[in-house]
Amino acid sequence: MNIKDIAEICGLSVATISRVINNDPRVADSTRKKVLSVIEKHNFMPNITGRSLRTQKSNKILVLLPTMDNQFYTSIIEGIQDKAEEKNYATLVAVTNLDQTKELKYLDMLKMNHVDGCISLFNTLDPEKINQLSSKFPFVQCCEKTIGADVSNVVIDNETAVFETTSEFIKNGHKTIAFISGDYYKYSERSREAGFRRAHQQADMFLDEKLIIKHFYKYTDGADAVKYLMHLEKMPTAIVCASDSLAIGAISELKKNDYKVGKDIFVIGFDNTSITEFYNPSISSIAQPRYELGQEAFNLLHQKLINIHSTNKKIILPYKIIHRESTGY
Amino acid sequence: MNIKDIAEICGLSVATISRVINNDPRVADSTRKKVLSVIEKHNFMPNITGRSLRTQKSNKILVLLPTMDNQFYTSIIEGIQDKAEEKNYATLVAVTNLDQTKELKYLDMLKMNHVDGCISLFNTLDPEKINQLSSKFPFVQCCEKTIGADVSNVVIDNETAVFETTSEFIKNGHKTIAFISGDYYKYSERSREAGFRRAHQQADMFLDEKLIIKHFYKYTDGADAVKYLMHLEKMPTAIVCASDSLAIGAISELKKNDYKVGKDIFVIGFDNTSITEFYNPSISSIAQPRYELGQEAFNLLHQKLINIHSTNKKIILPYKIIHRESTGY
DNA sequence: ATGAAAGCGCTAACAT
DNA sequence: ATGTTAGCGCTTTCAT
Repeated sequence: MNIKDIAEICGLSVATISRVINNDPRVADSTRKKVLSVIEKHNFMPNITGRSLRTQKSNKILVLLPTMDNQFYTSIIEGIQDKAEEKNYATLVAVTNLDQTKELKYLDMLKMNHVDGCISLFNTLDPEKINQLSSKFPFVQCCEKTIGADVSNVVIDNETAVFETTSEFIKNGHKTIAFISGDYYKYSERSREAGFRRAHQQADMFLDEKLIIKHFYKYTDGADAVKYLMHLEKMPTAIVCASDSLAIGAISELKKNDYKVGKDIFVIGFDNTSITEFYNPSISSIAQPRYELGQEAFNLLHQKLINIHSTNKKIILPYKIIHRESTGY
Repeated sequence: MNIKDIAEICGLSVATISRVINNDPRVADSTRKKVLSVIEKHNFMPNITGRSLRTQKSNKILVLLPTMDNQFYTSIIEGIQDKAEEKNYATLVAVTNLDQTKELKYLDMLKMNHVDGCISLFNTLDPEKINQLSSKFPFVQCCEKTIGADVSNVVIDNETAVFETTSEFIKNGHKTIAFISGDYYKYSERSREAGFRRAHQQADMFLDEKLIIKHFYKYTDGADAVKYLMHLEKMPTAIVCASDSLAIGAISELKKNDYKVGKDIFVIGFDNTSITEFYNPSISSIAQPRYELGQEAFNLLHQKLINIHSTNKKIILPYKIIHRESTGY
């Protein structure tokens, strides 16, 4: 059942049917009614592939997601999807699992016009590739940006977030503070580490490099980091974690070793995922405005969708430090 | 830059270029080499929309995901994706957020041949619609199936899993056992509840209906359930939860009220997500073979991809009850 | 207001 | 081994 069949049934040309489908006003009301009833009766749906081939548009966007294994992304994607829906775009998610081959394969969908645009929540492409891609195709970055690339993006000020958090700890008398992070999402990790270092510099406080531990974001990585820290000469009294999962792993291990988290030692996570309130102790965390990040990302993309040559915008949204039991509240 | 341009540059017909692209052996080696070098040089990529329109195939499959807000789905999708990749299919994920309008919109992609097949991790369509859809398009269900529909699917034996778990509790002397569940994923929830009831029947144990609490799967739902249970005349000594999130919410609330979980009261979750090992106490859980569920789902889909009229298969994979501190281990 | 026809980029049947 | 050509389903320009 295609547009031609409908045309035959109606005794009209395909052009007229197409006009009806696309709400073209140049169709007689009576004709429109008849066509619509036939379409209805036969459950006809225009073939989107044919349409895409002709219009060079798909009305779909692609979200490049590094991993499903993180609650953090949930509301970002909701934000994207809600805004996209407003503009009549369907949102498709591709999970890359930090595998560049997969990234490239999915980005081909963009290059081949199978989707009209792409929002990357993380990718491993180098700046030149990113610049090249985004100059030709609507492409924006959200939360993670490529350092050195000139692309529309929306992030929070990761550096200042950790600077402020660490400075707070220092002000409250902590002399030995650890920083646990992954070693993959270059932009956010480096910014956060930089904030951690700057807080020490500004306070004229010596920073032992052993206190900076970088692996990955599994619970075990947080636990392993604590095991390592416990072997140091001076056990830290505060730990800044680059994710809530690391904080959970760390706290879990600390409790096993009878540390009183929130008393003997303070721990803060990152992203303020919902588990933080239900862990024991409840976990302090640096919150990102996830839903808004998603919304803004789509807004940026939409500008590129309308005009690929529109200027690249960089948006910074506010973060929020939320204290709970794990930092003594 | 399209196939025609390449043909012109090479001084060949588009047919020959197409043959090279598709590894058709009927091309002279020298010609193939020349064409490949030109393709390489110009970074040519065949337009997949044109190809799809012609072949009526997209080499893409769609995964219908009810929510991103659940670690449970992570490895299922990995399983799907890995198997799909083997067969040269790209995997796209669509998040429906339990919204039927969205489900239908994404399923249109299937009907319009924009994807070749679909694996549903949950949907709200009624049996007739599902039967109709799956008779025409490759469509299988994974983890959640539609009761009354005849579609290929792969699940675990939810009924027996909870029956066995509950029976264990009863055997160990528990007289008052609660069951906390959501009230949305009809198939799994009803099966689990049925298993809970059957365990009572088989043990000739009275079951107070107040002990069955059904809301949703947020942490708060687990906490709320416990608040309610604490008001009952007889506080249960064991709680079977239909998800790990409910177990976490429940345990969190129990601890707030000074219950010793794993001693005063036993709690078991469902799905064995990774947090269970890092919560305090560690949480017992009923494990589903998530990665294998995903793999089998794709296998089932692939049979339909090859032959839409192949018989519908129903696969049941084994579950595993894993005891940790929350049930006294 | 409606129709005819071209063409989006590709593949495949048929021809040479 | 290579080319010619039709056509996948649709939109849109140009005619009527």
